[in-house]
Amino acid sequence: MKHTDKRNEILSAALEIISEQGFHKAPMSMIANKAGVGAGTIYIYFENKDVLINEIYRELEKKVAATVQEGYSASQPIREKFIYLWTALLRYFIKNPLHFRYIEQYHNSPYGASLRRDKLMGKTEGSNILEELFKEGVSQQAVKDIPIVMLFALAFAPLLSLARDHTLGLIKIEDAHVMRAAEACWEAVENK
Amino acid sequence: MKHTDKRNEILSAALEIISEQGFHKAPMSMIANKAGVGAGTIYIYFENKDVLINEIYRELEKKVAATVQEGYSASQPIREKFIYLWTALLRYFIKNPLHFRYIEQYHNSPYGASLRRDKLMGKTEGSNILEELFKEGVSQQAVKDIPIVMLFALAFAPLLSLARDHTLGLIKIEDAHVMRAAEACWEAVENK
DNA sequence: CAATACAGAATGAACATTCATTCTATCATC
DNA sequence: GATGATAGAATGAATGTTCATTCTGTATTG
Repeated sequence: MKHTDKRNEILSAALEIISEQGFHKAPMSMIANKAGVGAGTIYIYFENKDVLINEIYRELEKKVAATVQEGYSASQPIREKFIYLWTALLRYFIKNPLHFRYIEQYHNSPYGASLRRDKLMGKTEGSNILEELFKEGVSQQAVKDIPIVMLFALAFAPLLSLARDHTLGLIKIEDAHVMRAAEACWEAVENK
Repeated sequence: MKHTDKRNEILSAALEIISEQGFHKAPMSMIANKAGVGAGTIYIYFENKDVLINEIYRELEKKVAATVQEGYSASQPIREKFIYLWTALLRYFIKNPLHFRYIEQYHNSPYGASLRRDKLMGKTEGSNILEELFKEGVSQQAVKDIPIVMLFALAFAPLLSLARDHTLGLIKIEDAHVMRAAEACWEAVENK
């Protein structure tokens, strides 16, 4: 087994256990066990548990951003761009419940205390796609002229809530629903 | 000091510490210390830490439900009822940041894992005001005909997000903002 | 034969919880 | 009213457990 393989084993074992059990109930010994390595070995690859946890988060963030921006075209009308990003993000979370649960846990823990959920995606090259989108919308008077945090709350908090309900099995989100929800969120931020 | 006084000291010490520090970093010894009692004393009033934590949550739930329903009139038009409840709830959270943070922590922890946030208020007499409201709205065709969980997500997830941003000091929510946000959420669920 | 990676036992810190003991208040007895 | 007995409340030191992290000896690799 290659150096990088073992590292990946550890990362994905930790991702899985933490997603399912939470940061508590994810002792290093259990992670080591699931990864098929000794407890001490983890410390060869990661300085400590915090570093491991943050590393997983960073990887997920990259993946989410990449997936969602794939196929995104900046030249479309605002509304279409919004619907595209919104549905792509929700679909990603539905397809990758472990990723979603990890991200949620992280945000609601001291680890991600400083991070805000609205910074979730689009951090590529220091710019935030979503923030740009809203700013553009406000300047075109297509979007309500209220503080950006409020726009994020109106548009994306429901998305996370739906993803949560879905991963918890409280609701089976169908494709038509994704679209209707995206449109409803657009209506919330839209300037009429 | 009376029996019930000491019990209340413990409850409010725990509420304060847990709200500010999280369930981790809230050792019983610290709670006892802040309450001005011995560590063992807590166990006279509460069987264990879990029971204490759940007890606090139940008390908060009662308080929130009572406050929000105060002044609520079932005979108004749907839209007005919605706006009334929505703004009352957000105002309560803004005015009681410790309560809000505790409730949030609880929901995002194994303690509240089974609970859903849509069950937050209105559990008085086994009926849920909000659920009734939406059902009524759907039957009048004033509200979109989509699953109730989706309506909750669209309407109340932004509320929680704003309350969070506010208690974290990321945004100073003014009265005009509360109203605009409430209206935006109504637009999201409204059937047009 | 270095030197590095590895496993898993050992360590120690942080806690929840317990329990032997002390305190306090009430009430009966003289 | 003083004295003593009793019950229940309160205490905090002691205990046991759960981990993150470190250590030590062994295997692997170059």
